[in-house]
Amino acid sequence: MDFELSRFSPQYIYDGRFRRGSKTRAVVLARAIEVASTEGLEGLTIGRLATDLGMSKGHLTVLFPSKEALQIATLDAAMARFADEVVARAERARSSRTRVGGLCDAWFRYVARRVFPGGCFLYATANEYRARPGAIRDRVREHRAAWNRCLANAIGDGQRTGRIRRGIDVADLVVELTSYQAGANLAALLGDRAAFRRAARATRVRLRRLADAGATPAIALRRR
Amino acid sequence: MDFELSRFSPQYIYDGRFRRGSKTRAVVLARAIEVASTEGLEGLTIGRLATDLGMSKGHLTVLFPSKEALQIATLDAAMARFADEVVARAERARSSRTRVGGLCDAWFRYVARRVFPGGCFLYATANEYRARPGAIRDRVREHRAAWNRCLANAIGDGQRTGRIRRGIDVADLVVELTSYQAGANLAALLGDRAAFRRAARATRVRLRRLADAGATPAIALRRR
DNA sequence: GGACAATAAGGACGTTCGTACGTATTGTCC
DNA sequence: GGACAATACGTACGAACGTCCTTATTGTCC
Repeated sequence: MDFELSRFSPQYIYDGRFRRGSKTRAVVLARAIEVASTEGLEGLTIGRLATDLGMSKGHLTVLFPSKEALQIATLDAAMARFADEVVARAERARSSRTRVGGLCDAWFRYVARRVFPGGCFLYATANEYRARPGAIRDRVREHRAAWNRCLANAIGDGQRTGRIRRGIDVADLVVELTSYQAGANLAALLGDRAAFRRAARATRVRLRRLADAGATPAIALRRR
Repeated sequence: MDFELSRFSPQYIYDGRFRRGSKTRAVVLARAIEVASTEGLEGLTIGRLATDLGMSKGHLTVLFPSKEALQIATLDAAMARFADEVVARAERARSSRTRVGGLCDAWFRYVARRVFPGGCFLYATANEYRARPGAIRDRVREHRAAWNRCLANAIGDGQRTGRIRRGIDVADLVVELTSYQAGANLAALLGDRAAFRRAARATRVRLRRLADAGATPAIALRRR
């Protein structure tokens, strides 16, 4: 899969260090994702998590040595889910004419489906830690960079196969697409469905125009 | 000024109710904005605010009856500042050929200047409360709606004066512009200056295209 | 089967949270 | 100038925070 950070999933980080695989950690993280999605990684508390799961608070500090470790593990687990629900799905579906279009489609569906109750986990945490230096912010930036690279690679593929015009600036396009996502995520969660649909449409229009004007897509060649 | 919510500033809300005008409240809110900009309105605590300002904690609870009241007052104060630093400045500068262009220019400068250390206060709080129902979220939505309307009105003006093509969907354009802002805000705060510049450029390109293709701008008429 | 480490629970720690209460002091209006 | 309300401080409260410690129990490897 073209989303490198998924191998940094908590299963990799933690379970590689211990002999006995931990389903408990997975259970904890599943709940942690649920909470952090709406309350933020900072709103995630060990005490609440313990009572929610009927666990002792002390045990949680053993599973995750510090709160920051828990937060990063939660972020990683959520992004592993992201890789499944967006990148892998787009790869399977192949609904769109271009790979980047499929990725964007999958992203909008992932938000509409409310895979996470608080919308896109990446945009949520990116906003939460945008101005708070530290390990979590660094990690968020890595995930963000991975998603940007994922889109850029897909665009590059389209250019190689001739479905996307070669002249365009890939980085510009990535910024535009991720901006529509940032706007759409906010709109969806604030209950502005119209704005969400408009952002999704703007994405499709933007990508279609790239193909029509100057590119030599397979479908156009066939029609001649 | 074309930004209706500025009259809901804390001066209006609080000082209208009391005989003695409170400069102390203004001092408190100035610091509260500073803190909440990076830590979030939820990260704002009365205890920290009191020690920062050399005040008693008890007194703060008199100035603002509850924490939520303090949070909303802080949001309103920040948005009053937003009205000054973006809307009013754009009105004075008249740098761009269209009013909406001036507003967007002013917005990008406002983020680049770091009027608030945590970037645009509106996008920050909108993201923070996107999934937390309550009075604060309702307030955020009002401010967001005001900003959207402000942009929409400016676009409408451009259409009336012939500087912006009449055929375009105003709501679509507003979504695109605010999306670029959401993306740019995130990029700027995460240290991705290139992405910030690209979003600013995308905004200008988008607006220029609207004028060139089909509109009959004054400058074009003069050249004939 | 003995050694060892992960799993699990529970309690105590010092701190900070938001709120409430009591008591002065200050400023303004009649 | 007396009444009243806003201003200001200090203390105390219960709850929740993250962390640390001790104590069993369970599972796995040599």
